[in-house]
Order: sequence, then structure tokens, then C-alpha cells
Amino acid sequence: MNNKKFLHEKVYDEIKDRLLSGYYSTNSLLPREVDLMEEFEVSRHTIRKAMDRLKSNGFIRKIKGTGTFVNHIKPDYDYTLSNMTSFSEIIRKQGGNPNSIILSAKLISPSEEVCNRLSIDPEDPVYYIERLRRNDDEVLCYEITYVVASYCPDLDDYISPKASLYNLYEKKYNLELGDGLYKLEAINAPNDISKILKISINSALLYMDAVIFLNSGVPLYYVKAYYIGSKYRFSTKLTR
Amino acid sequence: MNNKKFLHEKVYDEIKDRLLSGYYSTNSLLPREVDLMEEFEVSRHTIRKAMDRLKSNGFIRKIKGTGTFVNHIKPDYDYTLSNMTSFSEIIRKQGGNPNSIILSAKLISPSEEVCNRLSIDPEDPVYYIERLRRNDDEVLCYEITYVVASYCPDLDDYISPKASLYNLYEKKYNLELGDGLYKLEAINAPNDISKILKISINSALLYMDAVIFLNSGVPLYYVKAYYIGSKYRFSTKLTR
DNA sequence: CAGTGGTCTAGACCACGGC
DNA sequence: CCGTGGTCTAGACCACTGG
Repeated sequence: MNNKKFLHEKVYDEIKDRLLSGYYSTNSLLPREVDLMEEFEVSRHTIRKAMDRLKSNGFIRKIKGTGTFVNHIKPDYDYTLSNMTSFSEIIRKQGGNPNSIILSAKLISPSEEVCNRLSIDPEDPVYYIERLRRNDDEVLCYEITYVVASYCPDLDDYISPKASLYNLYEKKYNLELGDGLYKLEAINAPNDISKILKISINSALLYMDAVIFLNSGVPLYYVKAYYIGSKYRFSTKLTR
Repeated sequence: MNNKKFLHEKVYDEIKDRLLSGYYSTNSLLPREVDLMEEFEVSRHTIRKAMDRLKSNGFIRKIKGTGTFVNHIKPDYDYTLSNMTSFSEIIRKQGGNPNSIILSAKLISPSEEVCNRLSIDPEDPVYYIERLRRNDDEVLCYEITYVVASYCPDLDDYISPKASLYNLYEKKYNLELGDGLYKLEAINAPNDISKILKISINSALLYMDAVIFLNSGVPLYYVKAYYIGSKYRFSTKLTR
């Protein structure tokens, strides 16, 4: 087991378990910070760090001068996916078997559109990757990715039906992924896409267009994805 | 002015100013926490609290054992769309004239689904608001909102074709809005919705389902919206 | 090895809510 | 008024990075 867990993580996990199991029930008052300090034998700072995380993840609410209350825990909390996750992670988290049919994976010179999105020159090569994303043998998505080649030498050698690009970026190339700018809209499947996805024309698709940056703020890749409407849902948490 | 600003807020604001003004330039190393402690004459905890917020807002990145670096601040970044914005704000920002046709606005007892989403009891009344959202006379969206009535007494008296609910919450009721949990998917317009929106059946719709919370973490309202696919695009920034 | 950010403690005082 | 969570201090030690 992982015994290098921090105290605030242990406290977070334990209280989260109690919330999910119903030991602390919806809208009830949680023990005071002082009580939790005594129970877990940690300092107030550690309790507060765990509780702040529970709060920002939507499990509890704090009211100054009054106490800490249990929120209604949504049964299908796919809002855990609200941070950027790879297709593979999402499918795997739902107990599925993510894989891809690779339609194309080659080095190309970027179009003007791709240059603009990735802030690069037409001379800078990008990898063009065209995939059908599947769960087992069920096609969910048609996806085109443009990756700045200088960050991922020989990327085409590492791509495989089971490989997650996220994993390659992080594990193989030691890239630290940062923000992603996403745009989503609903469209009726155009002729060509409907053929590729083997769905009837005019079926609703969720079209996603995203640029993903490195931690340093530099664009790493640009992706266009067509998700079959009935088979994908995008979840996110936004703040005012 | 608001002089009751906390120390960590002052530190945050000052460092944020320096980042935006370019005083600390992109990818440069920020002063060590100890140096900032001395400069601002506060404890390390206070510095860290300010820096954690700067980090979670994407301004800086910290690397353990190395230091804290300045991220590239995206110049053309459209913060307004990526943060939670009202329909009215989005339309107005694009130079449009947002308005609504109010199909219904009344106090009701919530269904079980609504109770679960809003963490309330069936005895707690909610306002049921059904609207067609338009730009000038062009219909863009059909929307149903359930608002916890206890936070907004007499809400139905203030609703009008030109009123923004956001404005009412913030200005009229002095509510501080916090997070929102959004789910988005593409659907083919069902019969009833296509009639309401006066579009052909099976047109692609962007279906949005969201719960919006107050700053305290309590749910304020639950909204279901059907956007005509070709007329709306959802943008957001996510972090890994 | 020295220096950085990450964790953690044991205190103190304040601001707010409710009695 | 008391009790709550929010802010803040002054320490300590650890884990990681890089020379």
C-alpha cells in the first residue's frame, strides 16, 4: 500500500468515505474543526486543508460562525471528469476498454488554420493523427489531432491502438500539460463524417475543438473531435 | 474603498499586478517565498495562500525543489466566455439585443429530480421559469430554470423579458454566485422541443444541464437548456 | 550538498451567526 | 454572550531539484 500518504490526504479520504457511505448524512452538521483535530490527532491546519479540498470538490459547505454542512452527494459524479482528462481515462473510469483505429499518423506541414491555433510557422512540422476512438468495438468518436512535432520526436513510432496520447506526452516525453481551451457545439452529422462514424446522416454530433497548452503556456496540440451525440457527455465546473 | 482587505488578498493583488504589467516577465523565476515574506512583512503561510491562488488561476507554476515561475499570460484569451456568464452577457458582448419570451414563471413544489439536484426537501418551494431566449427576434434557446425560492422572495414579480436572472440574483438579492456544474451533450431535437423552437425535427441541439451554487456551496438553481445547434457555442478553459 | 517548495504543529486573534 | 470558521504568526522538519 501507499503509506507515504500525507496526513491531510488521510483525513480527506476518511471524511470523503464517510460522506459517500452516508455515515455523515445530507445537510447534517459535521463535527467542529476542534473535534476533528482530536479524533485524527492532527493540527487544525491539517484538518482545514482536508476540509477545503472537500469543499472545493463540492462535498461540503462551510458557513462562518455556524459550522460545516454536508451537501447532497450527486450519485453520478462524473464531474470528477471536470478537469482535463483523456478519452482513455474517461472510458477506463467507467469500466470500459478504450482503444483506437488509427486512420492516419504522419508528419505534415501545417495549414494556415493549424498554424494560427498552434502559434507556429508553416515550416514547423506537425504530426497529423486521425483516429476512430472506441470502447471495445463500439465507435464513439472521430478525432483529428495536430501535434507540434518538435516536442514529440518520432511520435508516429509510438502511436498504437491501445496507446493514450496523454500517456505518451507525460510519461514518454516528460511534458507537463497545462490549460486547454475548449469549444463545443452541436452539429448535424455531415455526409463524410456520418460515413466514417457509420451513423445516419444528420444524427446529432458533439463537435469539440480544443488547443492544449504546456505548463509553460506554449501550445502543444490542436484537436478536432466529433462525438456521437448519444454516447458522450461533457462535464465541467465553472466559477463566476 | 474596501480597506478591510486581508493580507493574503493584498499580496495576491500586488503580485497579480506585477504579472499583468510585465514587471515579472514570462518564464522568469519569482522571488523565493522567504524573500516575499520579508518584502510584504507577512508570514510564510500568508505568502503561500496568495501564491496558491495565483497558481490555481493559472498565473504561475511552482516546481518543488526549484522555484516558482511566471506563466505565459494569454493576451487574446477570452476570459469572459470561459467563466460563467449569463446568456444576456454573452449576447450583449457580441453586440446583440438579448431578450426572452416568458412562457411560465410560478412557484411550484419540486419533483424528486429537482430536489436531488438542489439538495432540498419536497416541501421547499422553487420558482419554475420557462423561457425562450432570443437575440432580437431570433430564438436561440429553450430554457427551464428551477430556483430555490427561499433565496429569492417574490422572484416572479421581477422577471421580465429584458431582465437577466443573474442581475437579479446579484443586484436585487445580493447573492454571491459560486461554482456551476455543467453537463453538455448533443441531441437530435425531440418532437416537442422542435415545435417550441420552431425548427425541423432532428435538428442538432446542444443540451445543457447545470446546477449553480452560491459562494457558500449551497445550490441556488438548476437549469436545463436546449440551444439550437448552429447558433450557440460553449467555450471553456480546463486544467490538467 | 544547499536551497526550494510542501507538510505540519501550536499557538493567537478576528468576524460572523445565533442565542 | 459564546461558539464557529477565517486569518495570521513563528516556528519545525521533509522531499525534491540541481550543481
